Amino acid sequence: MRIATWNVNSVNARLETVLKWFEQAQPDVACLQEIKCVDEKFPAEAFERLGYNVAVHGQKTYNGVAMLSKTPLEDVRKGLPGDDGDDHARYIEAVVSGPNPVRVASIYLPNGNPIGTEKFAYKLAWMERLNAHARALLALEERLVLTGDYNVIPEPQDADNPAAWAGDALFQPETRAAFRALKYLGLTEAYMEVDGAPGGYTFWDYQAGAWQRNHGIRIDHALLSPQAADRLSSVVIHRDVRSWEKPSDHVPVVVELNLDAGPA
DNA sequence: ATGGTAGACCTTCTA
Repeated sequence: MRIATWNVNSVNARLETVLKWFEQAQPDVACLQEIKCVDEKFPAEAFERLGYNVAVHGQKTYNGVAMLSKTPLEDVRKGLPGDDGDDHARYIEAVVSGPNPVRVASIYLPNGNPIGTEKFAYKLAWMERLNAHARALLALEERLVLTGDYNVIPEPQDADNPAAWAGDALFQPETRAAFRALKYLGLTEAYMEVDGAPGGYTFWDYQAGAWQRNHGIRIDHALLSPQAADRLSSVVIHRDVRSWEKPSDHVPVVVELNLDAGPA
């Protein structure tokens, strides 16, 4: 089962590019972030034509997440628990049905810039809520994949020029510690497990020729429960998509699980 | 040291 994550930076502005990638990569499940539209404006029919079931948690102008799956999505949860006053659409979770079901979440973690403001406090609070929810999900002992745009540079080798990110919310000690705390719950970071090579970036800014100079960072991640990590076979960053016409500033990351390998 | 781009949408905000 191929499970993709991709921050598309507006699904409607990017639709042609996104559909082209879907036809090439044929993901079984795809988690999209920054769809930048309300549910009614999500181009569901275009994905349904490709054989996908659609679940959307949208928002006007900003944020918005979606999940697409070849098999029906069950037990859909919209919004991260823990703060009823949080109206950002940054989390959607569902069980991908089938003989070997997998619970999957599409995550758009707050950016948090600039540091020292309420935006950074919101980021850290959101990460604490994600930690609490992940704890609850891990107690289910299911195959679980928490994937998306984490807006976290975990380690210096995950940036082309770490010094340039020293004052950025994505690379603050508190941010990195909160990401490690998630992993300490018992989640496995897929990329580090099967590749882990420095320079595996997933984002290049639109500005200042970041792509041309390979000024990238690795901020799109997949965290796996033990039951899912046990089935992990590959992680592929679709780097070339950044060189396509009218690209997103993020590229897709695809995690493959071998669900038919034996008793689970 | 600064500014550079992209998207939604109404004018500036977010990233």
